[in-house]
Amino acid sequence: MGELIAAVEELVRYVRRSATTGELSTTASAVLNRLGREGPRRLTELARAEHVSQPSMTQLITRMERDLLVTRGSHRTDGRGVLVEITDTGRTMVRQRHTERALALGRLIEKLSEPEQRAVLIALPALARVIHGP
Amino acid sequence: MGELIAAVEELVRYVRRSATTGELSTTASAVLNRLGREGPRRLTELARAEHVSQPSMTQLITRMERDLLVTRGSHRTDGRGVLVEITDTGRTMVRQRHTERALALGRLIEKLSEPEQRAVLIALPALARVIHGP
DNA sequence: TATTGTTATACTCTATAACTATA
DNA sequence: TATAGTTATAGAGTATAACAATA
Repeated sequence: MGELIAAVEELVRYVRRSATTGELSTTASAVLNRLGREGPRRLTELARAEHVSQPSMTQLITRMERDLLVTRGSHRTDGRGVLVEITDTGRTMVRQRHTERALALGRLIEKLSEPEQRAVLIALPALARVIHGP
Repeated sequence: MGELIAAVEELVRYVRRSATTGELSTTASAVLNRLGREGPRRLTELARAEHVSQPSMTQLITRMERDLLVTRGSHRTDGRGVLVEITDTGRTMVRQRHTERALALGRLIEKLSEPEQRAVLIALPALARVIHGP
């Protein structure tokens, strides 16, 4: 088990270093992916979904707006609300980072033996499933 | 490949949340593990090994010293040098965090089918090997 | 009164530049 | 002159508490 933990940590560090475009933080990256995938979202929704406080999300969105990755719009029916939307610049960055990660993981996988590659294709999706799943 | 990337990201986020004792940062945790494994090390060595700047390591060690996790000692032969050493408190924290991660990963793995478990035991060490590898 | 979002403040973690002390 | 380490300063990212505006 000790060896497995070490392996996971290696993998974590490797992945964290592989997507460098835009130098987005983990949370910023997750927010941008979410906005690209699900469309405009309220600030509070984003804070809850990414497990950060509302003020933290306010500040993150302020920085991301300054960097032209997202825009703040007003909510149609709730005067208190803010709708955060991804920009074209943001979409481009999401695509670039996705490509970078895919390349990095691809380079890793092609160094493995055939049986190891098959094991990876089974192991990683299975782990993701049980992390998410009930 | 898209699914694999998503899987790795799930795993990364899961692991990052699993070891909570002491609320150590990634770098602090890596430094503490290293000092426990390899014995006292110079500040510059630690900075290089963890890919952070020397001033960042100075500040991290200052905070860790304040929290009684490490001590600063002087180098025997080099008057400029500092030797950082883990304390008993630090060792205890390393053990606790290791146990937490092992439990978290164990809980995950026991939800997998037998073939999936075998795949994980092959895939993760293989990935770690090629990340490190030549 | 409850919710949404912002502002104020503080701490961690990171960096670069400038400095001190020793080799 | 080069290396080891610290200090000064700044910015990202996080939190809690206090606040304003709207529901």
